[in-house]
Amino acid sequence: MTLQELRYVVALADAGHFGHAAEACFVSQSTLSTQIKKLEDYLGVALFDRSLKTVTLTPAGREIVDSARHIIEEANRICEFSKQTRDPMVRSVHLGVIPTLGPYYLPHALPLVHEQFPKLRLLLREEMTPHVLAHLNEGKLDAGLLALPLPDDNPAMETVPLFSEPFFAAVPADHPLAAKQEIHIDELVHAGLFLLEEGHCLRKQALEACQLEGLDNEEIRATSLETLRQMVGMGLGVTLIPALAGMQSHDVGTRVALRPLASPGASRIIGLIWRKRSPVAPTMEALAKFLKNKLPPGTSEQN
Amino acid sequence: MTLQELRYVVALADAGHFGHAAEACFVSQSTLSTQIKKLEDYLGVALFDRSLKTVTLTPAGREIVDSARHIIEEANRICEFSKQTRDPMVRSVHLGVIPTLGPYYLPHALPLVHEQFPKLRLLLREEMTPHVLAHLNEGKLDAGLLALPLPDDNPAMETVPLFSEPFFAAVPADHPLAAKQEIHIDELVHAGLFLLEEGHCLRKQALEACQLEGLDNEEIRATSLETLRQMVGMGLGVTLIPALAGMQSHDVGTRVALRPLASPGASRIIGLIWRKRSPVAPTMEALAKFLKNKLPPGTSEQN
DNA sequence: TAAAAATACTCCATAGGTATTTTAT
DNA sequence: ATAAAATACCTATGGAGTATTTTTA
Repeated sequence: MTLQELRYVVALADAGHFGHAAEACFVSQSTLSTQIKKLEDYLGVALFDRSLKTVTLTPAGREIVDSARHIIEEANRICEFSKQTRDPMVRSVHLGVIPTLGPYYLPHALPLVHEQFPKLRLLLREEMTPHVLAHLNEGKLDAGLLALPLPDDNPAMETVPLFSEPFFAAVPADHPLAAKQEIHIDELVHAGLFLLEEGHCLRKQALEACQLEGLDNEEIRATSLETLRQMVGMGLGVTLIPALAGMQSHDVGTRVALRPLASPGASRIIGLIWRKRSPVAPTMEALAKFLKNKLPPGTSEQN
Repeated sequence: MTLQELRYVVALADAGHFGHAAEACFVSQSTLSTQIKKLEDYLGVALFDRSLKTVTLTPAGREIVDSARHIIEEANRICEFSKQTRDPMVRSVHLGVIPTLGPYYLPHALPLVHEQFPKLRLLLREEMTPHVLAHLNEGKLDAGLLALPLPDDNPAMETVPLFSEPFFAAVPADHPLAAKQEIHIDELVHAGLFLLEEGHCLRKQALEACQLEGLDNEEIRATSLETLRQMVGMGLGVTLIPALAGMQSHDVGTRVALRPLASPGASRIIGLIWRKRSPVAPTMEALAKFLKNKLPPGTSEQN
């Protein structure tokens, strides 16, 4: 039994005439005749009564045409649905975002994305890098927005850098360092540098970016960038803050001063990641390309 | 899009594994792979996510597999229904029967038919020959049970004789003719032969069977065999009655005597008729064959 | 005679097979 | 190294065509 055969049967039931039905199906009369007969033979049931002036359905044929109509209707629904889904930018994407980036980058990025791809539903989830990677592997996430490079280079994953985000020194507003135009790493270390707790990739990135291997003050750590900033404001020490998070603190508090670092290239790379052969791949490629062209202020492009 | 492709998609959705799904469909893994891919290309939508350990449905795939399941279910219903309908003796047949035969033959035939073909539903309709033929042509009847030969020899119709039904003379019990073993036609005519009214084929058949061309007493006619018999019983004249109708009168009334006719072959042929290429043809052929082997008493076979 | 459906015959697209390569574990 | 899926290539079935015959009105 074929979908096509069923279409022919329905057409013939509607037309009551082999020639007209064939025309409606854009095939020759002979093709229609043959296919109808084939289906009748296959089913072992006469569907049409050809002995009357006009070709008529048998009682059995009536039943079967009813079913055939449902089938064809449902098949058309599949085609219709597919046509709507065909655009890679019309779909949902479960996106994991690291906490040191999401609150600062997404307010910039999401409106632009929504304007460009209105049918793209980004279902966001704020998670630290290892969880993003694990959930990606499990299929609980479709893609991740995080800092590169990643610890283990998974060949099944596609990673695309979006931009480079420099680190800034964050010092108390009344601290002597706040008077300088730019600050050296060792000045920060002397002033009591502390960072986020383990687990946040930001910690490692900051250390690497400044070519440090570790810190003395292992006791003082914060659990979020906001806490970190609060602690600096209270004069507990100094820290490194990524540019995007820093931008926002201008408005919020004046008790913390942000200064560029003297050391060049003290920055982290922000990128997208997804499973190479995942169905979201086309979506993510387009999204990455778009985002690379919409750098948030304070960042620079990265290939 | 093919039914087979949809079956493969459903199988793969269930198995989550190309090899296992292929096995379940009794095809090679390569065939399944190719066909799935073909459907995905046709729809322009990825149905499966092959980037995870176990092959998983995409959101779009889930929707489409749902529809595919319905389609396959309905297709199976068609096959199932056909399997039940395949037997030509499992169906309804609209059968037209002439009034001078139905009440006398069917009580004999129907129980036998029902015993042999329990699933055969004979939907009976008592009509005179011209109406049976007209309704056959219009498709309102599937077949007819009537007397042969027919006035116009329609080549689209198949007619099969079942048996030959002799005519009997019916005379009042106290009539002189009742004393004879068998009666000659001319004796009957002299005694005042009258018949059924026009419209009933029986009239013409009786005249032909007795090689008569007409009757004098055009005023006296009956509208049914029962009336006819009543009229004979009242001494209004004599008549011809077909054997099967006569058999029953033995029990009913004793005021009418039945006697065989001297003229040989004074009989009518009872047969079945249906449209040659109608779907009931196989049913009717089998039915005719069966009935020819179950002659009612008082009749003889006829080829 | 004309029109409709069935049939005969041909062609080529493709479902399905085997063998192999690529990819992931 | 193993297993799974994709790919390459081949074959044969059968869908669709044209031309013709059969059948019915």
